[in-house]
Amino acid sequence: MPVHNDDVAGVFEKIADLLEIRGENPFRVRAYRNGAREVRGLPTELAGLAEKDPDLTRLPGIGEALAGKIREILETGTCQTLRRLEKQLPPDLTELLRLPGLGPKRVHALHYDLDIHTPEQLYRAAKDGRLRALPGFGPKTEAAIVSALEAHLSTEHRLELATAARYAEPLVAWIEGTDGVDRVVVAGSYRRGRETVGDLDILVTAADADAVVNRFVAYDEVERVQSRGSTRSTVFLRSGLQADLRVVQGRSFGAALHYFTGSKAHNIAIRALARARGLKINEYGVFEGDERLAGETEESVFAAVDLPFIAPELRENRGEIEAARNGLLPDLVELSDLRGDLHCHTVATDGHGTLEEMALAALERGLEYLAITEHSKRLTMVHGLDSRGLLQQLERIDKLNETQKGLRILKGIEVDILEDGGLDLPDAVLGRLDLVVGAVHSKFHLTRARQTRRILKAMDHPHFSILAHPTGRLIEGREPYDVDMARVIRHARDRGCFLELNAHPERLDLTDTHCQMAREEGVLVSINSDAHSRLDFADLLYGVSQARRGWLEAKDVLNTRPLPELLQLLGKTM
DNA sequence: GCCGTTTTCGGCCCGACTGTTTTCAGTCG
Repeated sequence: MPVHNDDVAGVFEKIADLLEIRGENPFRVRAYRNGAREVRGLPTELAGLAEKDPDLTRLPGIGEALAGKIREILETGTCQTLRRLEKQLPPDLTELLRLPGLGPKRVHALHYDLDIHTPEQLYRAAKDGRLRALPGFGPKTEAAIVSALEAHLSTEHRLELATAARYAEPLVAWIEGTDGVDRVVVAGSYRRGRETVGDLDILVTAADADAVVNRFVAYDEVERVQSRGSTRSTVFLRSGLQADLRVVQGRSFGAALHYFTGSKAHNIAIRALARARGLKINEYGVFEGDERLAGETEESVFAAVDLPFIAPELRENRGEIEAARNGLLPDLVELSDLRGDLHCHTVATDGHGTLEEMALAALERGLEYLAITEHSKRLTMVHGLDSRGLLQQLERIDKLNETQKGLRILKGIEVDILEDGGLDLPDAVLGRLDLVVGAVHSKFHLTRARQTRRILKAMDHPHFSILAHPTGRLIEGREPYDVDMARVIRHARDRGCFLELNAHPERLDLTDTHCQMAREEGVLVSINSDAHSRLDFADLLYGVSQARRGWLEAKDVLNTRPLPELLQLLGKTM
């Protein structure tokens, strides 16, 4: 059983939880959490990394002790430290930490004073009124625990970024309707463009904070007010989504925006830099003693620690601070850099727009080229095209290209990659296309070796251009198939073909770390909408967000190229 | 447990809100 980075991170997180409940040194706890985060964010599997470069202490946040444990976990799947802790404390105790209002201290008390270590035991104790006997527990805490357990609030739920946007935008508009409001910004992981969002962090500048808080809690969709102070408030919307509001004065906007955008790890690193300079950063500004030095803009906060502005998508403490210090920050790709879209469908298969409608929608978005890439015949349920159907469509495209000005329709296909790595249409037909997008739509559960071999073989095909949604994952829906992405990316480099970053909010496949790997190998990424209707081109925005999180510049993206250069890269000519 | 523009030892981000307290610990972001 291969050990993946997530497994290693999971062990570290468990150790951190158990140490925390035991009341151990909080900085030791943090060290394990930092280690877990570092490992989870690595672009390559530790197993391979450990072979190539045995000195794992080169990784930030990994010292001798954690490096040793990583090796132990890679070999055995667990480590002695965790086993020892699990002998001293019931391992399921950590589940209680997920409940709102329960932190390490209270879980410690529950375990040692009442011998409670499962949610079920906790529920019974709360119902029996035994909790309020503990110091620090009162009737409100007891009631909160009962309702949390009854509402199953313990299961963390994150929304896709695009879904979160549908809740955030009307709420922002509502807050903007308060008298005297200046700025309203959604910060947090939403602003960092993460693929999923756990809650909405809304930052407001206004002279009268009370008025903003009052209006916030009065929002139509607020189901429950969790907390409400003079400058901040937390509510739960009917959808279950948590929204946090924070109101500051205009002169603190930049400092507050930086603070509420996070990530937590990035903030801690920035504040440590400030400390080293004898400064203090909080959400109100940058201070030297009582003197306020900066804070009105984010730029001023970064400048206080001698750094240029760092884009929100990069703020994960994954090397962006060092890159900023050395003048090596990427000039991130923007939506307006995209000149075309190389993956979309029409009514000919499972799309909802005609060829003409999709072309018009692309033109209206300012695109210069659009590839029509229908499914191939193996996907019978969506009426995938056979050779004849495809050739008929090519004629229609030729005709449209004669009349349509300002947009070139490219002839493509989203051809199925068969189990043996072959493609689902004959060479003779594929050779007549401008590009061939290959995709896996079946046999997701092959072994890693077979799945990897299948995809590499497909890429060897002379007409292969782009690998669509390379891992097949659906966010919150389907795990990626087991494939060696490092090899796939290197193979794309060797074969001169490309990887798709599918912009559908449910896919966003490539991940940010895979984008970074592609960039490092010099493999161009194509940000494609996979549009099935004219409205879906709007998803390109989410693809660009993901690309930015993966440090991609316009030059790293295939479809930022002008048409002649694109055709050249695809091995075609005008 | 990690790390070095304060250091191989002694630090490690910072503040708001709640609930249970009579001045503050715990949790959260």
